[in-house]
Amino acid sequence: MILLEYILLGMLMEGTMSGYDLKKTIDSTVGTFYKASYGSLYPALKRLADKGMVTLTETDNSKNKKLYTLLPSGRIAFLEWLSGPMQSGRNEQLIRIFFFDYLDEDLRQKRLAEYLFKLDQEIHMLEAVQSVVAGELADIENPENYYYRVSVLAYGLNHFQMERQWLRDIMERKDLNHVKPEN
Amino acid sequence: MILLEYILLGMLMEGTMSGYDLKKTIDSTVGTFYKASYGSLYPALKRLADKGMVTLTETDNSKNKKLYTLLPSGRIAFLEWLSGPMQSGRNEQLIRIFFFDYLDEDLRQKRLAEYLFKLDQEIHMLEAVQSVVAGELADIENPENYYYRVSVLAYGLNHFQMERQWLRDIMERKDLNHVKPEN
DNA sequence: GACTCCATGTAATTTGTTACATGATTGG
DNA sequence: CCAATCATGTAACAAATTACATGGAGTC
Repeated sequence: MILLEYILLGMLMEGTMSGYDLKKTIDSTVGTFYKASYGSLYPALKRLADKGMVTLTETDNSKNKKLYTLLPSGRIAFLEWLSGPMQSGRNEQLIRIFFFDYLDEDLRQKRLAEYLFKLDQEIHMLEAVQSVVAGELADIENPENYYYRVSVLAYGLNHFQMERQWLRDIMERKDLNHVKPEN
Repeated sequence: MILLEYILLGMLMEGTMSGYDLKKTIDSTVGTFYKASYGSLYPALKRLADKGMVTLTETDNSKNKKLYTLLPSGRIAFLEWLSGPMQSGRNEQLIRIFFFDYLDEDLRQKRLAEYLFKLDQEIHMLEAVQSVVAGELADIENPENYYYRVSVLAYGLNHFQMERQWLRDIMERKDLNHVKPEN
């Protein structure tokens, strides 16, 4: 089971969809972190069907459109993946959080706390690196020749700090609607 | 020529290194955005050697250590890649900026401005999506059941805004050393 | 009639990961 | 002497991208 398969199962939790619609849904939700091409999506759907996790219904309205529906086995596999500990790649965590509305509050808070812990570790590591680099730069004659190298370190730190703040906000279930629909 | 090959050439701009040291250097600099495993690194170095972009020198100090040195052809290929327009994957941009100390100021500002433009576009798109979603949420009975889905949208926006601020800072060549080595 | 969107899929090629295999050197 | 780090590489496997191939439906 690869990540895409879990994403497909998760999207099908909302209801029956075609492969085409699944791609559009993925693009418009987690598209910023995850790209799904048809070349990977259709084979993944086929694998899920082979495993008995989804059924496909051929619609007879003159197109060869196929609708995919989640089966109990697929639902179980999805929820098991969703409940698992924070461990895998960065993007996978984000995608899992996207589906956290399906997870109960206890486990949710536990997983988010684990993530926060990991983030703190990474921030401390990067701060240590930055500290070392700052020391090295002080010793050389032309530190301005390393401006962009150093800036990329700063980028990493900014990124993790942003992520940390965001995590803290959602752990408190803060209101995210600072956005007013333009009038 | 794949991304890793350009990264290797770029790292060799600083001087001769072994494959092992190249991996360590990559991990400790652009490691946050790019992972290089030996299974991809050594074959990449071999390809670069076959293309005549690097030479390998066997050191005879009783190890089978090999040192790689950048050749003029490799330097040209690297600088050409570095000069190219902003187009490819997100991470590739960041890695290029890491090497921007090797680019002249005119081209540098041009590329950074292109990147900023692209970022603004993405921010506008995400804001539009968020606006649509906010409207949809207002119409449904239980909007709190979509909290995490919405939070991931907010994450994307936060990310791009952070990136935008960072870009503006380095375009002005602001001082990035807000960091004091701990005392 | 042309263009865009809907809709599905395959195949070649490229690419990367993982595990394996080997062995020297250094520091405690 | 034992563990960690240095050091290089291959092979099997898994995976994704890209291009290709096809065709219906709606709309300007």
